[in-house]
Amino acid sequence: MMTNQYQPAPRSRRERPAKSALTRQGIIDVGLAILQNDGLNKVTMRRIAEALDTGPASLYVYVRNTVDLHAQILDALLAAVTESLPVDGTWRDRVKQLLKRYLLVLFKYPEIAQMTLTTHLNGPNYLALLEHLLALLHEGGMADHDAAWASDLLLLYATAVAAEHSPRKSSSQTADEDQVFFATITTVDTSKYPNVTRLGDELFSGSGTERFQWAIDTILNGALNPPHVETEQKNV
Amino acid sequence: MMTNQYQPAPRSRRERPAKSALTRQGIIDVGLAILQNDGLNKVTMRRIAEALDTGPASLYVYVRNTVDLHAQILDALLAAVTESLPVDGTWRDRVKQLLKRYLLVLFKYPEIAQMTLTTHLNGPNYLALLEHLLALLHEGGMADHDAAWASDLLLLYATAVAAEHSPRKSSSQTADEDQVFFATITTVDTSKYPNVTRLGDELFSGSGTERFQWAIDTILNGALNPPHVETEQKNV
DNA sequence: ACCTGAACACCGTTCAAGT
DNA sequence: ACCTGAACACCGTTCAAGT
Repeated sequence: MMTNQYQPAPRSRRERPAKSALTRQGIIDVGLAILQNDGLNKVTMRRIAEALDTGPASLYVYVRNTVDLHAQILDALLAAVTESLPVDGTWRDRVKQLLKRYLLVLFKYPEIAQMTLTTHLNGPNYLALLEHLLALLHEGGMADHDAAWASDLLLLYATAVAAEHSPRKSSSQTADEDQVFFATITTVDTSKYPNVTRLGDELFSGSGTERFQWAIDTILNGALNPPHVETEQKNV
Repeated sequence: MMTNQYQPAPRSRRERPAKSALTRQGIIDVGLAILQNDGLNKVTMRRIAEALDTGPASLYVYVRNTVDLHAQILDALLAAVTESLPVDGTWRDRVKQLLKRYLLVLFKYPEIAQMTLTTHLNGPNYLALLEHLLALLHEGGMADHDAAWASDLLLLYATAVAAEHSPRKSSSQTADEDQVFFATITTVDTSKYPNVTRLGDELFSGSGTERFQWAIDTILNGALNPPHVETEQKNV
């Protein structure tokens, strides 16, 4: 989407809007463009090499393998998460906003969310996100130990939600699957699965946003509640 | 590698212990065997067809596509989760045991965990797991609405933990990545990321089991705490 | 209905050879 | 050091033709 080396005399624009050079940044730029147009599984060595007017072998100077390629692209995407965050509202609201921001980026490129779970993020953008989150939990009075683990849980949850909503390969029946599951749940053997039957409607209640907020509140409240050790199960 | 038409006189057993027929079940059996030996990304149409002494095109009678193939294999794996569950202990302990069981299956075939996030499970084994979990939450006195949403959150969390620990492609540096992240965290710009620096050690404290239990307790306590609506942020 | 061979349109990665 | 052509060893899926 953008040139790195120089602008090639703006005489007659090519159809291809921007040209990328055979550099690490150029490879990532081309990869991002392909990701937006054709999805992650088209972000291949061969496709990128073709866009760069070379053979796939040439990319291996800048990229270890396909996994590494995708990881570098993900890191570039994460830059948008912590840009110009709002500073007003309660800490709790800002936690939700921060995580919603993160979620939105992953939703925009849903196939990337899956990768996020298995690729360990350690780029500056991920660190900035973590920093903001920890600061907010601290502001909310959460103990350090709990805040550290809660931040992990919250980010893992948000990532999982995004991954869950990502299409497994191409497009097709994402909504269909939900309906199939709902149909299964409501048709299920009542005597065999009494609780599933009884809670059938509740399992599907609420909007995505409502459930997201519920989950965050639940985690925050749990982590703010000091006696969350196993000693208080006596109320059963 | 083996014949489909007839058994060649049971004189001397072949090395390959069992033979699979060209049926839905035979395909899944072969798929499971390949999964255990060579990992998920070797569970390909071509490999299965080869093991079944036919061409890849023949599989498309029983399997819609590769995604469907993998989903059916996953469903078969999930059978082990709800077999002969223990019935003693507090409801809280049994929740943990149940989820640990689920986690163990996903850990055993880690590449499958990723799939679990994006493929909607609706097989009988997943329903049985859900049923057990809902019954335990009910036993623990959790309100129906909260129990429904909490079960979702708990299962999503467990799945995400498993997916997180799955190698992204082949094997190699899973532990390395953690060390790289730890190195990054502890080397990070203190003034830019004060909270990350301050909590650096806490972010990596505890064993996997401890963190798993902490997370479950946190979620359970949060969901058992009725006033988890946004109205109680006033304590800031 | 089920099965197949053959083809189409792709992949990642390596390597010897060039510059 | 970087770049390349060519090759190796694979993929998923479709389709016309067979049984």
